[in-house]
Amino acid sequence: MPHAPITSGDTLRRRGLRLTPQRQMVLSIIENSGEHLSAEAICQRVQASYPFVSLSTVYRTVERLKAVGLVREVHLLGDQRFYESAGAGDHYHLLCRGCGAVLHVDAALLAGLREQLEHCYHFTPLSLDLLPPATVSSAARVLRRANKTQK
Amino acid sequence: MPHAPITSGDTLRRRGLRLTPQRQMVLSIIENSGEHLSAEAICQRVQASYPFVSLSTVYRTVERLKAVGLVREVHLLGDQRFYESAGAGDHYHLLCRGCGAVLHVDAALLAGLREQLEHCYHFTPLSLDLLPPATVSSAARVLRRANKTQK
DNA sequence: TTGATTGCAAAGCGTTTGCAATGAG
DNA sequence: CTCATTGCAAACGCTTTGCAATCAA
Repeated sequence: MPHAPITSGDTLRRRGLRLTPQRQMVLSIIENSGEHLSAEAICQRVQASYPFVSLSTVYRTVERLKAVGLVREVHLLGDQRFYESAGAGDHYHLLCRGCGAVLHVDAALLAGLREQLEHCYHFTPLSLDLLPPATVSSAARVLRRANKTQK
Repeated sequence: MPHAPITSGDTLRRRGLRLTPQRQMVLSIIENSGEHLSAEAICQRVQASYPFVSLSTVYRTVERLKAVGLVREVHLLGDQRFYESAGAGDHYHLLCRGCGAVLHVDAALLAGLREQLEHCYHFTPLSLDLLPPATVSSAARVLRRANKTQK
């Protein structure tokens, strides 16, 4: 057990999850990365200090962490899923489809819109598509390949 | 050539695309369905009146139709891609993650938000994530299975 | 001890692609 | 005739799953 995970064991145990090193490491990586990580990325980062993790475990783990509210799943560009700490506070993602950059916007800015939607449509938005997605999937493919080759 | 496609051949020819029955049918199906269709769904509907279409042709065709601006790709629930006519006018999608229902909202309602984002962040939004996606992927899986079994 | 968790390898799903055959121009 | 387009089957990338081994409690 090389690095001691930063997240306290209680955080996991308190939510009814057994305390395995894999779980602690996965959670720790997600919580200490300010960014959005793919399952692959999580797996690699965990393995860097604790090699005994498989990709399937990462998938199963993020699923459980999502279920207990410690982690959020984010759909950014394309079909791949990304994960971030649920403790990061309410914010929205501004994603540049050209270069893949992600900005965070405070929730306050969109409070007005939420009210309008709720008022006019009785609808509480979770996610909404704001314009014709032009070349999303091709951009995503380009990005994916770029990520592949650069490592 | 069973059913005459509603879309005029010129629409395609004018954009530099060869006029094949497959293409006409795919476009016709998309334009005459008010809803969002998956590649699978498009393929099935086309085959209902014109059996000589393969799924790969549907994928290649929607890609081209997107490229020439006749069709939009929409990311709704989960990882599957859906397609709608680009002639449907500017609108946004309100998606119920519980039941999969989709509402259309006129673009005007969100004009203010776009201005704000552009002003505060120099950002022109195409798509944005409005809240922790809770159980998106599991809901998507449920829906996908429901679609499978119902046919 | 016992059931939750893991790793592996295989399967699954939607999408893409190589290639030879077809058909629009 | 010529090159775009097609169908098929295989490949792909990400995610899920079955199963036996392991390990937290």
